[in-house]
Amino acid sequence: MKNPDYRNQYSKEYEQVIRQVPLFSGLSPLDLERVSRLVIRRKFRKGQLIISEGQELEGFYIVISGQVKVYKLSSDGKQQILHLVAPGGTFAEVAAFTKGFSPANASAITDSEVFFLFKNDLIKLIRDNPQISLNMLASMAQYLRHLVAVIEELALKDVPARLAKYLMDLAAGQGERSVIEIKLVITKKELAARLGTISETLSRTLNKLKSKKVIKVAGNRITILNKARFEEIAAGAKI
Amino acid sequence: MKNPDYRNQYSKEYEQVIRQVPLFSGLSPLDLERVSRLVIRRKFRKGQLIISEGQELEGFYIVISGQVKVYKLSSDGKQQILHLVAPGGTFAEVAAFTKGFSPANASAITDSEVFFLFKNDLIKLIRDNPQISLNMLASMAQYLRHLVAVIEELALKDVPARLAKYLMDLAAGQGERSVIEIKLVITKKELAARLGTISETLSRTLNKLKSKKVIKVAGNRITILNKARFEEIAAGAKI
DNA sequence: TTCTATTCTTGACTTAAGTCAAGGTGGATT
DNA sequence: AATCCACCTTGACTTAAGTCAAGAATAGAA
Repeated sequence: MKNPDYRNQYSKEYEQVIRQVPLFSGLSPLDLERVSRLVIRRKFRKGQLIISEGQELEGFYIVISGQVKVYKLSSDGKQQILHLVAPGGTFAEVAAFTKGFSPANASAITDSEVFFLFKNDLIKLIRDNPQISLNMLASMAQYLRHLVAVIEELALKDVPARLAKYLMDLAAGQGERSVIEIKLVITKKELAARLGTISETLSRTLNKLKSKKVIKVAGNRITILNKARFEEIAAGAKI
Repeated sequence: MKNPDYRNQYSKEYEQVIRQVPLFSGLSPLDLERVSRLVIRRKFRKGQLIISEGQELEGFYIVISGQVKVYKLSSDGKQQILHLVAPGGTFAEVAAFTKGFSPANASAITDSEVFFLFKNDLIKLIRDNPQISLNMLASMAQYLRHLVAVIEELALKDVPARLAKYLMDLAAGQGERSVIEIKLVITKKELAARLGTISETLSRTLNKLKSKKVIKVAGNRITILNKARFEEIAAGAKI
């Protein structure tokens, strides 16, 4: 991996991918090439651990394909997912800018491909190119917003509201129809962990919504039948 | 406030203050002066609202004196404090790097003095001086760590553990003694809101710890009598 | 296809924490 | 010193969500 020739061999292909990553948007072709020569490609199989909490990190990751979860574990094994990272997204940025250890675990939910960028290389990039630092700041600010939303959900909303909000966010990409079908790309157990609950409670909540004809559930496909009502529930209305 | 002469009048004094702010550490005297000419001083009285959720912001704040809380409110009025900002700390950084609205409220817990920096000025500073962007990234990464810790507490710890962890963090500045006295600078109602609970539950929890001789409570002064036990509780042990 | 192993669901029960209501305490203000 | 008001505490009760255990459904592997 440390052989520069090996990296160069792939740089053209990498450049095409890196061009798509929001973090590197607005960069000149020259800078894109520079970045693409610095990243290292790594592959992880479904379920494989990428980062474990407390580990010291030398850089951060960009997801190229697949799906990665960033999560905490409690002393008795309960899992809280902080972030589901899709292609184009980054994780472990925190490690790149503060000394110290990773605050969370990360693992591949599906077979995944990631790019790794060393923090020293990133810092050099930033020193030479303020645009990258502004992108990075915007990306971190976006992630901050996300974490604030997670805190709001955990502290101020009940499970039905969290579920409804999560599904509404997923549905947001699908336009303005009133009946919306959503396909979960994670297991219900993982969805429960993302919502700060357990699978039994999620199951019961889905059931309650189903019996009120607000949604329809068939395996991993959930159909929102009554969007208006669903929005009320996301905002805190009782089922 | 927009009269440059007015700003200049204070710049020497401001410079002394800004030198102390971690965000601006490592800057040259020239840059420190430049920053000090850009900030605007604002004062807020105890309880006064500084930012309200949804508001559009033109920049971010640095606390100079006093104490500021950043918090969310639920539809039925419950409050969750995200961040207590002490002098030298910043808030609303998110607004400086993403378009859109403030994700939370901020208000002064005590009479407070803050500096305000316009985002356009900050972006100019960053373009000219990568050190500021690295400081800013480090500051945001630090805040991310904090929010991750808050999520961990809310999702994976019970109220006694959250309380113990909070107090241990406060005590961290006080060296290695086994009996530590802590003076709360916020009300117990606010402490409850920070811990994601309500004052009744906090009251009962303090009582339980008191009756087990782990702590002593006298008004806003809490004494940790059994640090070892307290650490176990913070890590999840039952009281 | 059959077998196996997760994942998911359901029921009965427990529990931590919230709600509601009443009373106590202490600091600020006149 | 008396009054006020917000803060805090305590008790009785409710409730949302977790635990435990058993069975059903589903997806992967052989």
